Amino acid sequence: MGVFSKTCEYAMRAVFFIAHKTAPGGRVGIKEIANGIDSPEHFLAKILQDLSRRGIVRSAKGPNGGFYLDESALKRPLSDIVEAVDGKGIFLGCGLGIKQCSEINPCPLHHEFKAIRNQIHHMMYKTTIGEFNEDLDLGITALKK
Amino acid sequence: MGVFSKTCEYAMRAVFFIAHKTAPGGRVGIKEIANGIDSPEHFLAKILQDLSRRGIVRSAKGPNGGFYLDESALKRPLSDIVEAVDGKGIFLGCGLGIKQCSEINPCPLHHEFKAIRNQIHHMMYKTTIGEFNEDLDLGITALKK
DNA sequence: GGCATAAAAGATATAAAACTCTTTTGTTAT
DNA sequence: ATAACAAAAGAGTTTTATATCTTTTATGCC
Repeated sequence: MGVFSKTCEYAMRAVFFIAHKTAPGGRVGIKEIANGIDSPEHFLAKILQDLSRRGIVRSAKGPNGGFYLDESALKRPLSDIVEAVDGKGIFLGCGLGIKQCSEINPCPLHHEFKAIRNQIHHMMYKTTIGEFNEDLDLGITALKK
Repeated sequence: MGVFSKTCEYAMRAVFFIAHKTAPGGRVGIKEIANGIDSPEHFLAKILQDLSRRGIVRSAKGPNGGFYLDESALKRPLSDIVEAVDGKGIFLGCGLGIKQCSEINPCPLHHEFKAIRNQIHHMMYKTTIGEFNEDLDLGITALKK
């Protein structure tokens, strides 16, 4: 398994995809998203329902409905998605899984891990949801094979 | 969930504990290890069986038996444990979970993630199993609450 | 209003990870 | 040899993550 849960990976890819597809306005349906990021449709639906409840994506039912983002969402940091799905654990937890690990009661890897956690957090925090649209447009980056 | 699986967290803590407890020689039993790192005994037994098969720890049955390390194990990098338990995925996989993500077909986070993966790998590779014995002795670091 | 569309919600299924219990095998000491 | 010890191995169970299917609700269009 990777750094994030599968759910979180799908979530990030889906939000990137929505940002990309609806950049000019409009909405994009669950089928197109699932296909565009190569994820199971119904499972992704659940994930997006959750992100919608948490205000990270927006949705509209009915004809011409689908998912989209509001202006401010494009400027949000990626860490908002990670925290919504996987929680803050990845940015805060002990590398050895010790609950009471802290500055005053550190595990052997505490300081080394802190540096890594901080780097992950910093990277996810400085990166915004909308900043990859251009590269995706140009085909420089991809969200599936 | 953290960066590593629970299995891997227990494995690392257990190996640290064995290194620490058997530093002067001798062996340490599964009950004492499980207690010392606050992990479920039978589950840890399975993990150590596996580490033993892979040559990371050694074991002896019967009276005065238990787990121990050979000399060379103390100089091994921590990454050996991680790879044995969780595989190399954590050091190599795509942050967004895209199978075909690579230098020539990168995901949006590819380059940022590469830096992080490399840092994790570097940290785990430069760190040896035996290097924390002194701090554990002095009570500066801990393997459970 | 009635119909088509599309997400939300609910219920269920499958797989993997985490954990437990019991039996077997090998070792040591008497 | 046999009794006690301790890990190895085998066979579960429970929990969590992942995935699927069905029904309901909201919306737009005619």
